Amino acid sequence: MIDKGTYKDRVIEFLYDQLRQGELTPGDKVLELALAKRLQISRAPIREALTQMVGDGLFVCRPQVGTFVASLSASEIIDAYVTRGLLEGFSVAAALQDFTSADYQLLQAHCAAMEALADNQEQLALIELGRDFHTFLFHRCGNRQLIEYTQRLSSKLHLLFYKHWASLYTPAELRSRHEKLLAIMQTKDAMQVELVFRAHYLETGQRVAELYAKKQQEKES
Amino acid sequence: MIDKGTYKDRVIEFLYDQLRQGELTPGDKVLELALAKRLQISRAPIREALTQMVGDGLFVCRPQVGTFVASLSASEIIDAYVTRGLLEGFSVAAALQDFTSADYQLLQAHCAAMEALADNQEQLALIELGRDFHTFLFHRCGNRQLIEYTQRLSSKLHLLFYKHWASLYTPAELRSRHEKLLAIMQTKDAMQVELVFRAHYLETGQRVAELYAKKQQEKES
DNA sequence: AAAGTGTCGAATGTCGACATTTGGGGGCGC
DNA sequence: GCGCCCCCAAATGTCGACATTCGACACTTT
Repeated sequence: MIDKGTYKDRVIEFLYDQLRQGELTPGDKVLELALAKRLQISRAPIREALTQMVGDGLFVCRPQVGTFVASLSASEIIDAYVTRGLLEGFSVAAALQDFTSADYQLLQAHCAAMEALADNQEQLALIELGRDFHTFLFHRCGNRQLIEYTQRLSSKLHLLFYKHWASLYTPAELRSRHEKLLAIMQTKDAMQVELVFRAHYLETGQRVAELYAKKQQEKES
Repeated sequence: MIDKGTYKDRVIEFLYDQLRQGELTPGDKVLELALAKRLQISRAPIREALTQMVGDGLFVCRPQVGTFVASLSASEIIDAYVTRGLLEGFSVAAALQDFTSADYQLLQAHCAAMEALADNQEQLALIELGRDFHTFLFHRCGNRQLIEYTQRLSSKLHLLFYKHWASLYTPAELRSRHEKLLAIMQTKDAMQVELVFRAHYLETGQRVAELYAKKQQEKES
């Protein structure tokens, strides 16, 4: 059998999938023994995977009680998105001189493709495209520390909230919002780039938090 | 026996101390079995502590080989400090309206105390004071996500490089640099605050990286 | 002598089991 | 009927041992 790395890594992949597929939702408890039986392995690699993902903020751990999928309050959601905007805005601003016109053409095409996919209700592909768009942007800067934090936060938000993304904006909004990012980048005004990216994520965070609060209310009723 | 939390937490504390006391320096390998025997516990809690600290960036893990104290290159050091400046600058700018004149008096006193301690060669106390100064600043903002990242990065830099801090600046420089931060805060100009904090940490990062490179050269010779 | 190869030791990754602690459910008292 | 307390099952934290893998050393080969 080809070795796809250690068991721990496979457990992490499995949990990622569980989150993506909605089989694990915020607040759920992760039963180590059940996971161990299901994956046919012992609890040791599972515990290591969980402690790593706790570090990523995807789970929270209450000692002697258990590990739960992170359940963010409305303000925490906004905080996370604001921080994401801070990090990505700075990343992009720092690499502003490195984006070529070819890059912009590529990114512009992404924006158009987003709108098309949104029109066709291809939500999964749409979300992947949005992810690619932003990943492409913040990976251009050479600051590894910054990229690492941005990547982790991006993952966290993706896994916890991507389900809601499709309903946040209309296809046209989706396109224009991202084209606005490209437009400001092309002015090469670093400070403005930062501010626009921050606003971009702040708005998304507010909408996600709002949607999330509504869903919580429905659950209770 | 009093229960200071789980074994894992105690291992983490122990490793923190090892780093602080210089008994673990960048590049060192952590032998799990040796640690287990020394702490009279099994390897399980030690492995969990290590995976958590790997998440904090204090250690790096090579599968099937071992866990090592993180050894940053010069550019990575600068990257980390730049990111720190970004995070703390934004934190402070976001909480700018919440700082009272009493706060400023307190912080001003800290600056004076720093200079005094530096004059008296009280390096440990000096470092703690500097830490308190910045912790006080970035904890004022209400953004938990931001505080978490800032705190973790602060810890990482503290444990890996605090040894060099005492030789970075003269006592007078130390004071004036921090007073400059306070001065710009009092203007309530959020954008300027961010920029000044970024410059503050960029310069420190450059000096640390320089010092660090020198030390590496000496080691090799 | 340098490069490649094979072997061995040691450290990691993983396992199954035990002890300890928590949270809930049932029973008792008010 | 409501609230408190005790007890127990279940899940976590921890342990010691085994299998597997990597790195170093010595040996062979050119």
